[in-house]
Amino acid sequence: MSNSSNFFDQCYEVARQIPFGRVTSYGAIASYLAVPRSARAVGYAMTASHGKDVPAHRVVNRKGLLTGKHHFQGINLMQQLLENEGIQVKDNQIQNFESVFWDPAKEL
DNA sequence: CTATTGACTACCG
DNA sequence: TCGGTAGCCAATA
Repeated sequence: MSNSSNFFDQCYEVARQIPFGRVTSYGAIASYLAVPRSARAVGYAMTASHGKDVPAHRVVNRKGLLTGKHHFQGINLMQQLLENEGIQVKDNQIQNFESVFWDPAKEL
């Protein structure tokens, strides 16, 4: 059953709508869900996104820093996935972050 | 119900 | 400019 009323599924749906080669922040997703204070909860949802079709590697913090890379299988897996989409990452920091940043509240 | 943890964000020195 | 602290929400024990 699709109990999409949960906070988790809400985050998953938004994350899935992130276009290829773009990234967003936890606060942006939370803001789109009308709960800008729940940025941490969004990250918590991403932790449980394993096994789902959620491109969690496209979700970073508001500074463009790969804070959640440790949760992936490899230490550099998240960075590799981003670079695979044409996103340049340097020292866990996304280059041209605002250029690849995708705001669901504006684009969606 | 209270306490602790965490892939966050904003403010302050 | 940079590092540390506080506030916030959701889940777990």
